Amino acid sequence: MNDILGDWKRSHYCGHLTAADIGSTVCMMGWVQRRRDHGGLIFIDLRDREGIVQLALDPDRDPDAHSRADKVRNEFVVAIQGKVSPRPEGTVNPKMKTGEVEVEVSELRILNTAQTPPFMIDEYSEAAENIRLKYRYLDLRRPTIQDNLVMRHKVARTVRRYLDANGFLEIETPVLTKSTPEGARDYLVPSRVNSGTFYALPQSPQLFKQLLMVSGYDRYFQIVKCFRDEDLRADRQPEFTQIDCEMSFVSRDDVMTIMEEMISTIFKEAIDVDVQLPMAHLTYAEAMDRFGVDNPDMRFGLELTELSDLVAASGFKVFADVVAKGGIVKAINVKGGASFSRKELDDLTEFVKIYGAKGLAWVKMTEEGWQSPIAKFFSENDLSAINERLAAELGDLLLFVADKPKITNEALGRLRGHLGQKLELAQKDDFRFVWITDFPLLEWDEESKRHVAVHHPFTAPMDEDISLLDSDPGKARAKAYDLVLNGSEIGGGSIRIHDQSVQSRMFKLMGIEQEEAREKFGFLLDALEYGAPPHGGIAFGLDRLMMILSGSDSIRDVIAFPKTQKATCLMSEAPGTVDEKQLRELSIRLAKSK
RNA sequence: GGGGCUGUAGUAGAGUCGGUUACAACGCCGGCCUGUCACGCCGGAGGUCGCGGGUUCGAGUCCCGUCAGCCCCGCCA
Repeated sequence: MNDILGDWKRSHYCGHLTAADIGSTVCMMGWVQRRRDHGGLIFIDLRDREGIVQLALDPDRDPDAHSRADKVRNEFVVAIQGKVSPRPEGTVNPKMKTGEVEVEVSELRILNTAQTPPFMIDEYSEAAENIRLKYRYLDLRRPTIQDNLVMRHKVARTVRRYLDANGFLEIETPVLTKSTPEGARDYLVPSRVNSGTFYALPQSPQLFKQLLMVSGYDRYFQIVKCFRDEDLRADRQPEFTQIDCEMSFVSRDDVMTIMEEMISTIFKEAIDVDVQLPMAHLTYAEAMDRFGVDNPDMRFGLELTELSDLVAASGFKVFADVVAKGGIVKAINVKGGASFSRKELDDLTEFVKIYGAKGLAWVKMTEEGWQSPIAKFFSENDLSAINERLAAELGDLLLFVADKPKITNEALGRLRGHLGQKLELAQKDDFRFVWITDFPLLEWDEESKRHVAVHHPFTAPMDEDISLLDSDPGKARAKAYDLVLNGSEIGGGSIRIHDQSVQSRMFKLMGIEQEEAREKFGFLLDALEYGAPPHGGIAFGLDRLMMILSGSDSIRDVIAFPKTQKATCLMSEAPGTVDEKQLRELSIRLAKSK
């Protein structure tokens, strides 16, 4: 039988006791981190959310409390009363925040017992993630995850304060909403009242926040769950949180300026880092040219250099043919990389193949010049021209990819990121922001043989490119912007289309028939005809932002109850089956499984 | 849909060329210990080697399949 809490009231958190509390009588509650039984004296480390403090139980002083402490085990929930004392000379523990003091316990109540947990609740034990996820409520007791969630709270608080101070209103939008074409696969919720129909969970509150602008709310924000039924990654969960914002009567620069200040405030308040403003800008075209990707990690160089013109007429047929067929040849110069082993080079080759490259050509800069399987195909003139453009020096490693532009850029761009990690060119506490702007508006999709929106279908074209919508839509650029931090896209947004006729043209360009557009987006098209102001906004991925702020490698470490890669919850065992009765009410019959 | 890594007491690991009763650590249980703090010392319990099949006189070990977790490609406006 457990002891009752009675009328005891907590006076202090464990982690808050300091030398200033010496002499005072305190009441504390928490979990037993550890018990050290010295035969006579018993020490208990008592833990709560704020930290750990040592309890001392002396059999001579308080025999009753001491005998109760004898029964205590790890993770028992106890309440104590006692006096804060300085630790005897020589027993101060400088490793603990509360290490100068201890509590001489006069009374101890065991509020609840606990089974031996499957893993130790401390920063040392390394349980496998499936065990941690199954017992997530225990894993969440560990300090590293607690720190992450506390920081997440502080970031959310900073966001609310900042946006409130800047005139944004927090307004909720529906979670049960309507499936729309384009974008990710929807999570669907069957409607009982309207048999045979389905709600969709929002991939983002995009349409609703635009409607709020039409309604004149001027500045909106929400910290909101979004749902996308796609496969997971280390930085991707099926339900994730966005900091979602929208503003009326603004330009791209207005949005970027106010948002980079918000990010800077977050970094200052969460981790005390000063972010230099204004942040760097790159056009999409420049990012692709120099880094091969639209989310470049700006913490290191290793930029891509195009060599197509130099190798087009060279004796190396592989390169020349690629250029002749409209492809490109690019290279990166890995300073000091000539020491790479054959195995390492083979691994790099395997790496670029993941992204569709057929191979990776390499050159080691040695005393004798080019050491490379492809050296023999190039004339002295070719070699020196390439060397000069790549600024190749003794000891460097040159890596080449030749393919269609898309593949060359992605393969080398990803290789660049990979090498940055491998060579430790990027530090976790170095934060390099860059806005990527001037994205293409549309992209040709081979599969469906039509244009699809690069950002989303409501993104406005750049004013000077509007005429391109008729002549060469693939060339039109969008008033879109992404914020990239250390190679991770942490936010993206755009100025939206507020003109119904432009919106209709966009749908048409994307092969969405008028009838379909009316059915799917009719309410938006209608709203645009009732005095829609120019507006635009942005959404930040809070989870990804938290990963970077906390230095976590996995998105699961910044989410209290995350899902596995197969989108299941090992703790609740969701998703699960439901009763036949529930299915009947929803007019749903399951297809026979194979 | 595809590629890769991992799976052995509660936990995280070792386990050789296929060979006796599957090791030691942490944790757990018991005992001792009045200044420890990831306490210490002594003793003890604890195993469906993920699961199924196959090869073999014999499988944790080799082969096939399968399940789960993780990383990646595709996918993610």
